[in-house]
Amino acid sequence: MKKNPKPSSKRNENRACAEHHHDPKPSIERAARILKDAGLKSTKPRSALLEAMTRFHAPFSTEELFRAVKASDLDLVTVYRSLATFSDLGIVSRVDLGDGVVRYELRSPDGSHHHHFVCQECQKVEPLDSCEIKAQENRLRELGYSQLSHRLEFFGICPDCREHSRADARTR
Amino acid sequence: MKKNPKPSSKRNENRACAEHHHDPKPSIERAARILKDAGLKSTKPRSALLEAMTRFHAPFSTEELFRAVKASDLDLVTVYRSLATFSDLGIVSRVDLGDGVVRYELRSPDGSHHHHFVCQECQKVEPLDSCEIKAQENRLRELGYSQLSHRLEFFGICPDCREHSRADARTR
DNA sequence: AGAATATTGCAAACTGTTTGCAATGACATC
DNA sequence: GATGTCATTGCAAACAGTTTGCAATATTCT
Repeated sequence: MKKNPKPSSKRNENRACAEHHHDPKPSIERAARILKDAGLKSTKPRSALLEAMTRFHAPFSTEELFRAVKASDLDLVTVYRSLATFSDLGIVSRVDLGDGVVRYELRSPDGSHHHHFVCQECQKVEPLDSCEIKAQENRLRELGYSQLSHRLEFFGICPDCREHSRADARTR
Repeated sequence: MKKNPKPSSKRNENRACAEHHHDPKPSIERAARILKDAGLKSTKPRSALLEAMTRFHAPFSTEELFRAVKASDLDLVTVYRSLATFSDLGIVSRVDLGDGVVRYELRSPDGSHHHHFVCQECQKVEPLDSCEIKAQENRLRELGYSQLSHRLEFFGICPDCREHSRADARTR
């Protein structure tokens, strides 16, 4: 799988969505409770991973998370296993951006659900609020389909990149 | 990556979408023209692959396509390379169902675009007509986002499976 | 038919992910 | 606070899917 330019986290100020720079603590506490309730242990590696995850403001890959906790010196295998566990417990959810890379995202305590906009130039990923797909789901429901869920991602060029390429064109 | 039950092609009669049991020929002819226009060659392996693709009525994986042409005795590598070429030329498009398996689908000559419903019980995949996401896209466009596209898949339990599980419950 | 070049097959490399197993660490109980 | 139990970790190795290098082959054009 090809490596793309750069995940660029600068300027991740979500123009397409209301801000949610959530406080790390609730997420971590929630996770701890969930682990405990499931009879699982709260270990140093897991805490380090949870802490690191709160520092991401966009979906991250296993590899990225691994690099983010490198100081704590865990094995990559542990990251894989922890993410699998967290995912099963609903602490994180898988985000599929269609480039073949598996990414995750810390789920917000209220269980709300959102989609993303991915800039195909700078690779920035922004959360979007709401999804007006209910109509489509309702239609399927009327046809007898049940337990519906969906997965949606938008792609395109973000306003920043559009502006930059204009500037480039002028000075070229 | 775990293997799921069975791709089940039986009963793929698209209740959620108008039928389109397209005639194979136009697709193959279109592909031949596109290849030629791109200065590429029309070879026996490519023809075999194109022919095999028309027999699928749901997105297929590289592996599945490989098995479907096994008689023609091509190398799996050729299937990978051909699909990459076809995808670049717009002869097929990648379909992402979120289970980590890369799938493709022969694009219809009119370039129309659709999404899918995936039954999480029998794994059946059905095309859906239309997508009412234009509103969301328009909103992004007003915010300065451009060259928008999206990717959407629905998941759930199809009417058949729902019916079967009811029957199961009664006789159990 | 012949030249130019795209395409194929085969083997081997790679990447991302998973598994087996022994050593370690967390938590509850005494 | 020591002890027993069981989840968790690290390491090495296996694996699956996909990609690459290269020589042999096939296609297309003249």
